[in-house]
Amino acid sequence: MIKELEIKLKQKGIRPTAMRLLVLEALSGQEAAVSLSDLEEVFEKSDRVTLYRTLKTFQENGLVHSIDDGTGAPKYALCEEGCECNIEQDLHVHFHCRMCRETFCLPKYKIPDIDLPGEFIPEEANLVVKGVCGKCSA
Amino acid sequence: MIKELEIKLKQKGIRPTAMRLLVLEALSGQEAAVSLSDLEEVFEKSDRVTLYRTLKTFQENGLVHSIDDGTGAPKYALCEEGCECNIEQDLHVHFHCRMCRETFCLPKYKIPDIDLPGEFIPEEANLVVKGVCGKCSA
DNA sequence: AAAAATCATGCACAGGAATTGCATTTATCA
DNA sequence: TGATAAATGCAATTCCTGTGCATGATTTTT
Repeated sequence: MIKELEIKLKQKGIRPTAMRLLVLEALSGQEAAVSLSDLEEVFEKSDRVTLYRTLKTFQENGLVHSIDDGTGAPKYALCEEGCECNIEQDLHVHFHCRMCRETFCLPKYKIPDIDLPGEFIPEEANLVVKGVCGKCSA
Repeated sequence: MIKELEIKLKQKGIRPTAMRLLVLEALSGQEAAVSLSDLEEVFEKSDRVTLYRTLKTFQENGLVHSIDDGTGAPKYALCEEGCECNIEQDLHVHFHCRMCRETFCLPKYKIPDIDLPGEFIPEEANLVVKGVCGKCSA
């Protein structure tokens, strides 16, 4: 259980400290993307900055990707198998629910290619659809 | 000149005060979207909060739309003729240059329709492409 | 196994930005 | 003109990212 998470970290070249295992475990149990503040509530005992740096480390090593859903605070979600979130073509769509304020990854929905005018050289893209999710519209 | 701006405000149901005329004039002369801080530099004498509320008023009355380009601060741009930025179908793409940090509206480029799973009810969408603009790549 | 070096963590604090409350001024309307 | 409503400016709050530095833990080297 914990062992699996430890392996996951090592595979990405991240030293498996207690803190990191806990954060990874918390992220694994989440369906929606979480913000730093969300995490802070889960780990009341820990320092905000440590969580901040933990997420940063995860991100730099391709374990999570961050989503800017327009709420002001970036959110983080575990990368799935084959989530090449650094490569332009593989960026997926995110959905932000205005009711529960949660943000979901839709890894199966890729951002369509936009054929921009020549003077614009694209490198990455971010598409957030906002609306109401299934739980909130029921 | 100023008269035109005044009419524009009145058409949208916004009382044409001096401040608002100045802000509208400043926005009209901009090719790229501007942030609150950008505006603040132009109007050094004025208060940040007033500018903030002016933009908010403009936005509520459909005179400008805001873009979240991921820089942390929302940017604002004048709506063009027929810019139905409240209506899902008409949302256009924005381009953010990582060199000059400017954000451009691409009104001719609409966000493609994403056929989401049924449980997600879309209401709006935001697509920001990041890269390098023509001026910076030359 | 001990010393040295590197890395992780926690605390304090700086800085930027959105946002609100309230008092004052300005404009509208009866 | 007097009453009412709206706009503005100032002060202050809150929230968040990010940095500096000291301490503790872990890895590496000798």
